[in-house]
Amino acid sequence: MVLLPSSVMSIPSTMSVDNQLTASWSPYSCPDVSMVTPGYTGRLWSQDLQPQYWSKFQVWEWLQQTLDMHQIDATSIPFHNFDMDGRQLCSMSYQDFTRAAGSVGPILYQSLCDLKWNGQYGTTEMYTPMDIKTEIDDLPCSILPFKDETSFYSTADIFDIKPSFQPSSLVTSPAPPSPDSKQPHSRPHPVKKHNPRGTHLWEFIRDILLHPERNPGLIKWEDRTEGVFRFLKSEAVAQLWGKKKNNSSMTYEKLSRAMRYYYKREILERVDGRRLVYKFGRNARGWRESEK
DNA sequence: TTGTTGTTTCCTGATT
DNA sequence: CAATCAGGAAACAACA
Repeated sequence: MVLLPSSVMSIPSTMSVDNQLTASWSPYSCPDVSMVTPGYTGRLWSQDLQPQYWSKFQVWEWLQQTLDMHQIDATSIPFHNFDMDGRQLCSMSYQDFTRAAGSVGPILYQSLCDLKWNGQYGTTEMYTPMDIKTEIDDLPCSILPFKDETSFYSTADIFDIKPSFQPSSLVTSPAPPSPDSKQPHSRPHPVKKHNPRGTHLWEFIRDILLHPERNPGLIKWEDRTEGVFRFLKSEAVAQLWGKKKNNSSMTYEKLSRAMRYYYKREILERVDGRRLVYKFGRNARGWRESEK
């Protein structure tokens, strides 16, 4: 069991991870949060805005985040069925959701209900307020690098919102299968999840790459389109990962072992000859600039 | 309760 | 020489 009573959560003032981290790269302590994605608040939308008032963009954000939290492939649902603002979204019935997103519909419906009534996610897979709090409390300022680790990235980075997006007539359309139609029509595919604490290592890495402004200088793209990236501060990344997992003894050595296990699963591809360089594989989702 | 998954930890040896 | 890379093996915690 991870030994993390509250004392450990808010890392004691010894030589903590924070100290090491802040010592290793200064921008960490106070990046310019306001510069995050224009038109984006820089904060988690679900916290400060009722779904009813979401813009289309925020609806998309919610959609992506919810799918991600449930480990559902983004291609599983026709996004164009959700080309609407929050008001329209909230007017959808359970059946509407099912029509629009098939077997994923109920999940989305439930998620939205939670948001409507609680103002935030209430399902067990979501992070708890406790999680957020500790992250916040630990940090030098409120940059919340991993507030919602599962998918706290601007969706614009993940699926590029193209204007080619059909001005849809809401959810009445029969929800055609996604282009690569990997989703069986009739059978509600079981929602796979096993995502303790919200994020896997590769997602954590991915999110650092997608949001360099939050954790500058840790990892950088070598080839953005190919998904090749390089660790700039390997130990700092390891410390950050360890911090997220409440494991102060995490090292790059150990982190890299976990990374190597990804080769077999094709979440990463081997890049030989180059130290600290990895490449996303076919089973890694969400890193492309234009993810379908 | 048991099996699986995704690491974490440790280790030996090779490579840069 | 130190830092990485490669994997095998075993331990572990969270889940299903």
